[in-house]
Amino acid sequence: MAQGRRRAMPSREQLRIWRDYIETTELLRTRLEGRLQSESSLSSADYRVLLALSEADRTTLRSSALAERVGWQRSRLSHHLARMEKRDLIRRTPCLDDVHGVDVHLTDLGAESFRRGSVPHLRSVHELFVDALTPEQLAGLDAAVTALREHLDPEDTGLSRRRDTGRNS
Amino acid sequence: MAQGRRRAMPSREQLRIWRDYIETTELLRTRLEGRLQSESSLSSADYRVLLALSEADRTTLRSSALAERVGWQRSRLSHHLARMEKRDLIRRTPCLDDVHGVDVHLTDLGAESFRRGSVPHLRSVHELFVDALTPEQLAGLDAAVTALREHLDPEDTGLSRRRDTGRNS
DNA sequence: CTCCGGGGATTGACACGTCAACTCTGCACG
DNA sequence: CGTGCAGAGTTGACGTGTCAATCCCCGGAG
Repeated sequence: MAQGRRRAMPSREQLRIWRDYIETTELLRTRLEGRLQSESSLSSADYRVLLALSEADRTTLRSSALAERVGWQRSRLSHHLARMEKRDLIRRTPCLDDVHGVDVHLTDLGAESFRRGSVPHLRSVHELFVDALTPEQLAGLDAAVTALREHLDPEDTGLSRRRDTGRNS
Repeated sequence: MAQGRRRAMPSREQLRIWRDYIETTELLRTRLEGRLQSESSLSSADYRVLLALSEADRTTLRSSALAERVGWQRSRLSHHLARMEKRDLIRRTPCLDDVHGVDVHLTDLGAESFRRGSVPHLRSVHELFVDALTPEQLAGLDAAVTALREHLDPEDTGLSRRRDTGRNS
């Protein structure tokens, strides 16, 4: 590209795409969130936690392991678990084999909520996201997102970016 | 698409793209936000408000007009304006020609903050977004986002999405 | 004149995240 | 022995957003 050393500004058109991108993504996110909420009274944060616990051995994880999986700050997890515990979706118990450390268990209510929410949620992803795009558009999006991610990663200090190992949304 | 009438679930690959898309976008958003914050002590919400006011006649807008422009719920705007007023970025005065209604003015500090934040912010958009993508990737992203937006719009009840006064879609 | 409805804006309760400070306990080192 | 630091979690203060209730003042019936 012919940009000199001077740090460049986005063109009008680039800015338009940027805004559309951000706003549309935001809208999509809140739509999904709303559906999940009304179908199962779960936020997407709740969902992530319940998903991780559902897949865990004996539906229990060490708090730190859970933080790993969902890619959150410990503090955020702690706050969120406190709220979820109040709603009886999970329970925390001191961890036996490690004096520090807390075991987070899925409760029956938590398991049930997750079960009820899961399928509709995945269907919503299909309806609102997959259905909207042709295969070419999906591939194009993937390519762009991958490029963005790679551009971002070197500078990566902050957020999630989990070493992906499998599963669900 | 060859999906039958049954409501479909996303495939593993589609889900992977979905997750990457959402997470990367989120990461990008917080990166930008962080830069804006450190460069000018403004959140992107602040920025939007200040931008709208900067462009307004006499750097003043009726609260309702402002809500229109930034696409927020009145309640959200009210809360945010209260916080911004506390920081002396804007000021609210009762509106003369309409007994209901409040005029929101840009203060000198607000104008100054916006001026200081604006150029670096646009540069950040260029660096973190535009620079990451080839022209083809940018076009691909635009196409996908446009498709998503169009898919979403019919169902539009909730958020922003400007009611484009003339034409539809 | 009084009562009512409705638009504009504010408020309060609450959920969520972030940052920084703090607790608690085990272990290494002098 | 201490002293103290490091790891696991928690807590508090605060900014932000949502929803629902409320306030305020208008203008039009009765």
